[in-house]
Amino acid sequence: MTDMTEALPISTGRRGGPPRSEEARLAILRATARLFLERGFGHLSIEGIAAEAGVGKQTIYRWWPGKSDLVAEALIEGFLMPEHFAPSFTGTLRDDLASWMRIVLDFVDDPGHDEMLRSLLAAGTTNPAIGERIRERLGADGDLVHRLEKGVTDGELPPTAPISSIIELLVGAIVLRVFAPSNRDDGEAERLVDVVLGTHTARGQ
Amino acid sequence: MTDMTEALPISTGRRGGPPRSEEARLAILRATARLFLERGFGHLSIEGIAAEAGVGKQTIYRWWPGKSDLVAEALIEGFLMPEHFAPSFTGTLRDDLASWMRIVLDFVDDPGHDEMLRSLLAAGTTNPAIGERIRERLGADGDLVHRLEKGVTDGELPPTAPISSIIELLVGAIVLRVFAPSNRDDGEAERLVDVVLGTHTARGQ
Amino acid sequence: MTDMTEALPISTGRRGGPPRSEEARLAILRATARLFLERGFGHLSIEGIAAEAGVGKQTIYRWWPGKSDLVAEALIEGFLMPEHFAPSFTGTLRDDLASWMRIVLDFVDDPGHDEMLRSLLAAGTTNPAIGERIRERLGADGDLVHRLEKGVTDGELPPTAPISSIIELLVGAIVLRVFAPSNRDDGEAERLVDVVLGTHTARGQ
Amino acid sequence: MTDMTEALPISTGRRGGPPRSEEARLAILRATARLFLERGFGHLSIEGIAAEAGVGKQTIYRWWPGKSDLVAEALIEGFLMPEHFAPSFTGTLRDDLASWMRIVLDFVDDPGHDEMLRSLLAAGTTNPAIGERIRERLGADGDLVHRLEKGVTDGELPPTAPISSIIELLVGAIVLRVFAPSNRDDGEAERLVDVVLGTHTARGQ
DNA sequence: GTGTAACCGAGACGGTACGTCTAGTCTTGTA
DNA sequence: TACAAGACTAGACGTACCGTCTCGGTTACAC
Repeated sequence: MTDMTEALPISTGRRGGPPRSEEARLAILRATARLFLERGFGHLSIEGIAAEAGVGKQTIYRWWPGKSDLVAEALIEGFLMPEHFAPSFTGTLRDDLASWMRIVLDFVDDPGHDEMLRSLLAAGTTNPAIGERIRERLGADGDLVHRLEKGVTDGELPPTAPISSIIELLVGAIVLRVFAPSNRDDGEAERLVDVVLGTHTARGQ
Repeated sequence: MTDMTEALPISTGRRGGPPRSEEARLAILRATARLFLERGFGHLSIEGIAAEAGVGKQTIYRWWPGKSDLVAEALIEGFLMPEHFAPSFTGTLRDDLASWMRIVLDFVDDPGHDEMLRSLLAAGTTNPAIGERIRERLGADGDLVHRLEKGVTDGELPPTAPISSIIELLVGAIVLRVFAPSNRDDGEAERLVDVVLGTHTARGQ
Repeated sequence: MTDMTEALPISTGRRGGPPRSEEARLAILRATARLFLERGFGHLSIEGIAAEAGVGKQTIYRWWPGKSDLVAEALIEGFLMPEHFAPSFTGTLRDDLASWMRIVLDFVDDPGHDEMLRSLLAAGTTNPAIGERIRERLGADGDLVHRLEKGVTDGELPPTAPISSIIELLVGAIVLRVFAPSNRDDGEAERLVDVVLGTHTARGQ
Repeated sequence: MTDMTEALPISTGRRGGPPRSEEARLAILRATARLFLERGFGHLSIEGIAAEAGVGKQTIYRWWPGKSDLVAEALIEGFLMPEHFAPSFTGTLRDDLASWMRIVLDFVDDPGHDEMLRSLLAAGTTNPAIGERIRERLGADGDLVHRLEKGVTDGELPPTAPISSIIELLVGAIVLRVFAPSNRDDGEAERLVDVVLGTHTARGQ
């Protein structure tokens, strides 16, 4: 049917028909973000997104399997929680980590973010990509690892320190705080960091 | 909350008519548990529960505000996750905590529990009572505190140790593991405990 | 489950729950009629009927299998084509039949009825009840038979006259006229009647 | 319709580009016929036809206004109901007509044809061309007229006989039979013919 | 030859409606 | 009054098609 002798565009996605509309894609993600922030994941509906975006429902179903995938992509594209938290490399390990933790906890404890974060968690129970994206936004996958590794080379942490476990504990404490809000006093960020670094005994707590 | 004085003939909380049917209540909770475990929180419906329990929908709406409350009560009554995890008091703090953590992590990592736990998390994002109940089941509210306090009196932990923060970190790591499964190698339980106790440097990790 | 020893309310339709709402039923049929007349059978939608009637879609699907059944019932209830055509018994058979036919043909040929009648035919291809109802409205099932039988007793028709075939031919000609409009000159009604009565040769056509 | 004057350089029907693909046209009509016979007019879809024919939807919309037109053309091309019924000219008018009617009624009463004929009727309520085509297939436009005219010249019918009305009645009875199936006994064909020819009294009915 | 115009298959688009499912409320009859 | 049953309005679900538009590619005629 088609000429086999020429260059053969190896594995081109083109299969006939017009290309996917980027305009529609962005309108959908924007609508998703807007409604998610406004009403939460539980009251998010494909129907509502389609209407808000001025798009047919099929255009959504054509490209996304379900609403949690929409949320995941909106998150990736930065329509949801554009913040990115990274520890600084300017002070001691303990101080850099503590100030990072303080910023994250301030964000998480902000009542204005509560609904959104709980909704994100709800969406995440369905879609692993959302969990990954949240970790990434918290800096847990890159910057945090780097900072801790620098702590090792700087001699602030023993070479045997289980870096990923430390991160797991810190991120876990953050997520738990969204899931089941606990004590919110001012020193909590430092306290958590001190526990995982073993520096609390040295301090006058 | 209702009627503390008994036997008051006039204007009591008792308002005439038959008392609440315990039979119906239990049938509803049992049906909730069965459908929750079978299909997950996302596919749980009041309609389905009523049908499964052989009960009118109104009987459910009369006593519970929403489905997450049903799940919370089913959890409390032990129809869901009857397990209760408590650390032992028989060895060193580090060992008691590590074996507790190992048992919890084994439970959490069991693929057969994954759906249920994620569903529980999803339900928890809506209803704080569920989060509290999960903490309680993990022993985080009582036994764990006691074990750590004993660690202080035993001199295994300094008096200044921030017990609640330590628990926050451990429980957080557990919840995070449900939310976003990470590395599942065998030493993780010990490693996490060692980090929060500051005992990891002493060990040959 | 239920006590089999007592009176047993033999086959009572009542199975608990409120009785069917007559109000909703009539609102639905009225809406069906209105939209049918306005837009025709092809553009009739359950969704539109529900909206027009101020009713949930499920209430329609609960009681009617499809839209042609709605149309059939609207027809039965007289919301559609309330006219009823019956031949008179006052003149000769030929004259009574001819004037009946003239009235029917005038109705059928009225451009204002064309859409409705074609739509009725379309609905009838799906649902036999509609065809029956149309025959009934044309008087084909009762009055016409009676008039022809009177023709036999009056000696205007031989006792062997195949009455039902005569009616079949007349009704067929009417239906065909809706389906595929043909010549509409003034004498057609008489001509058709004369043919089936064998009276045309006697006339100066 | 196209190009009346030849050789006109400007504003000819030909406007450049390849001629219409006969292959595509036939594939479409064949697919239309297949799906029409398989699923009926109500479940016929342009989308389905395009897929079945291996053709783009636009190729259909380019040449046909709607699906009833596709059905009409499929009917014309003989993909649907290829039968053609014509009365013979070999016996008396009454016998030729009766045997024609018997054949037509056998065809119409065949349960295997019922769905198709009702679908054809449904399509016909939308598109007059279909009605015309059905008449033509029944022989109602040509052969039947000729046979009746021969009956006049043979003296079997008076010169005043309203031939088109007779045909109207016969065809009407046939169509009515599809629309609302009635008695199907064996003598019906003869009886109908006898009524319109006025020959029934002469017979021992 | 090289445009230009219309053809073709493919399929994305904004929509409408489908028939199903569930939410939460209301209305029966029975105990 | 609680209960089982179930009808009610409301509206989201995911699917099927509608008719239009847009690709990339392919003919045919006109220059």
